[in-house]
Amino acid sequence: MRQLRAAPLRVTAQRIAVLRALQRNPHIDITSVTDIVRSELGAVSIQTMYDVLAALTSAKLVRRVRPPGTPTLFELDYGDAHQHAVCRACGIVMDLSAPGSSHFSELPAAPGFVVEEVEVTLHGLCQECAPTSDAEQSAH
Amino acid sequence: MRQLRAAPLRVTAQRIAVLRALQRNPHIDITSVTDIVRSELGAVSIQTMYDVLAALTSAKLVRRVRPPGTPTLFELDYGDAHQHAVCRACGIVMDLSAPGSSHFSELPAAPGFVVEEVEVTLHGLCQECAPTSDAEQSAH
DNA sequence: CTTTTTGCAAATGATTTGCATTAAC
DNA sequence: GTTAATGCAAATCATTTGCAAAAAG
Repeated sequence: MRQLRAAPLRVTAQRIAVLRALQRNPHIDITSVTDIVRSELGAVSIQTMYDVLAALTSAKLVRRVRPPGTPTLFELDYGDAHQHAVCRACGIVMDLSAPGSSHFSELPAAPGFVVEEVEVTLHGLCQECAPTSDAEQSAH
Repeated sequence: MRQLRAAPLRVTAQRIAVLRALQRNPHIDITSVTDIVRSELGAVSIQTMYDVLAALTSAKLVRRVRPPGTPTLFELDYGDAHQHAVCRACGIVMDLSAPGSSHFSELPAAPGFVVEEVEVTLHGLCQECAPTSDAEQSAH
């Protein structure tokens, strides 16, 4: 896995499995990662999942997301701006296509603050949970 | 306390003390809230602090902030947009004056997503921790 | 006096630490 | 072979739950 070699991190089955799990599941918590990895590799310890995710996070291959009220979620870090929509009803986290991270470079930071990353999170209701969406009137 | 009556929540010494603590400390975790309240009121249980903060959060008087790597922080909710700058070195959280929350209403949410709140967080280094700021060259 | 809030104990869940074993390089 | 990663146990920290006692309205 070139991403691991480039980090540089040792290439292990666990790390590959974690990256694959995150490729297929955009935003999952550590329990889900562990379940998926176990279904692929057999027994792995939860501590190893913490370790793997910490290593991948330090290497900027993975990013932590912490919406209120849920455990930490993990996602692949493609180097783009963090832009998420979080549903307050079902907790689902969706990525936004990020056309205008340039919008935010104009943001007035505190004096002297060096901005490295901008994170934008929309809170609200997803299509499934929004009561007034008439496209959903029947489905719910 | 009018804010509590308007909520409507019962006015208790603990709730007043928590609100006062948050007035004076823009972003603190529950341990710090507890310490401050105890210095004012004497013994209060940590569970009461959880309960008080949950009640105030539901009543929209207080808001939770969860920067990565730290326990949940609390701040007074003035009804304005969430805009924070978080220092990755020292963890300090600063409020940004929010002139352009209008910028974000144009953001493309996922289809059908009903946006209720927009949260913008800048990650980077604060003035104290930024190495290259020449205003800081001597102070550090 | 009725209902809400607090205090406490205990359970649960998330995360970290330390060290021996194993695997990658 | 060396060094880094994993597995495991135990500790720690954050948070929730349930119920009895106390306080607010």
